[in-house]
Amino acid sequence: MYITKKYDYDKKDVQSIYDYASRLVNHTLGGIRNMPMTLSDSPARNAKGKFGQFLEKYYFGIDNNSDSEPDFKEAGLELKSTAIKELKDGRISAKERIVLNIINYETIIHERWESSHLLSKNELIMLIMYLYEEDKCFLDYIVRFVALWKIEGEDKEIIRQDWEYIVKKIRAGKAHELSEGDTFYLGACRKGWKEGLRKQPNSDIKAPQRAFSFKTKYVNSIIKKIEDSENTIKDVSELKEKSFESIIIEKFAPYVDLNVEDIERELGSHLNRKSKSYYAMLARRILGVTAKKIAEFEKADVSMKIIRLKHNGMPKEDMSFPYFRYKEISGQSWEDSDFYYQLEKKFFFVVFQMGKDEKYIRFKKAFFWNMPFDDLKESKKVWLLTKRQIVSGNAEYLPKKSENRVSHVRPHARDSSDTIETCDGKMLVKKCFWLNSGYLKEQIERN
DNA sequence: GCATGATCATGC
DNA sequence: GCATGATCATGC
Repeated sequence: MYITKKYDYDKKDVQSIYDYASRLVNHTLGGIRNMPMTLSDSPARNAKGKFGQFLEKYYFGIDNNSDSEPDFKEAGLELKSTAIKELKDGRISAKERIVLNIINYETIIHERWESSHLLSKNELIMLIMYLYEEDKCFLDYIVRFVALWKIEGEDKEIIRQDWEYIVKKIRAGKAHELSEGDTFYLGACRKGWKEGLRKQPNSDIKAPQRAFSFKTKYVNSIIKKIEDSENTIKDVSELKEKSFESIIIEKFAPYVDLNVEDIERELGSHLNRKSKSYYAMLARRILGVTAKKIAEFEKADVSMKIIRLKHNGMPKEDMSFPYFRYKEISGQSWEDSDFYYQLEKKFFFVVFQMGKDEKYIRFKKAFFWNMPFDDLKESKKVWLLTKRQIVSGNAEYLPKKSENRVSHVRPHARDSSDTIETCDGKMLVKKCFWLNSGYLKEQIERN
């Protein structure tokens, strides 16, 4: 999918800049439509900082500068792009430190922390983190995170102390003795090699040029926090007064009866409508989650399910579960079966209503749901029948939708050749249990 | 390469 | 229009 560069954002407004930047997530610079590329900009080599320059100039339409003011000065926002890499175990880590402004030895000794250059330029940063891959052109790096980062709280205190330490050393005429090991989060890293040495106050010894930076380990902690915030439901802080359930439900309340376009507009999101996971993504966005999983639901073992109702109120589809293994079921009892475990869980149903024109879809309601005891007993019947058929070598003939009010069995495979062995050694297409659409309809109407 | 959630296709 | 079989899309 392409995204389009239109500069349709307000340079004075942090939220607007952030929304515009967010469109980059999961995209590459090369994949942006309307990106002008003149010969001189064409990426013959991956010169350092090329990604950042290109991003600023062509995506945001701001000139490269080395001002002491933030890139978006009216918004007080500094733009920083930085490389991250994927480790072998799948975790993400910073490729290198994030370099902030150059330290001017002559003037910094007169600064105070509160009004320092460092803070006024970098207090609020918009981080664009792209996945670095060796041998790839920078135009093909995939943007993984776009996040606002503010120097605040405990971090700010540690950074202040680091800053004071560095400045104290410079005041003492020891700029040439600065070392990254001196400090914790904020480092004074070497910057430039050929630029040579700079004069420093209170000493005749020349010192290598240095810049403030967020040290690599600190960048890693930033990444960790961004990852946590992406899969965590926003503002669950009122938990003391309200139940978890009601907080979640309230998140959805403003969107009742809104069609999905309007919901997206209000959320400021641009999801791919064609994706099969569109509605699940939309539901997560409503909760303020951009990651694939919702941390709170994972912990509480809640299973979120999307249901789309046809115009007549009938779910468009039955609800599937993971496929089962014939041989495994034959040796299990209902109580230790996967199906029982799945049905015992708490569900979170997010229901959308299709209009007569099926393109018109609005959010109807969301609710937590447990399968009622009597229906669990029905499911047990289906499961027992399934087991009996499998054990007796009739795995082809499992309970059909018409045979039970609650659930049935039917194929769930990649295609008809995606098979698995039955008890009598035959290969049969993978199947799973399904909840009947008619049963789901009842449950939705009841809640 | 496969599991999983979700959806499509077709015949009655 | 539904039941049933078949398949897609995504992420790990």
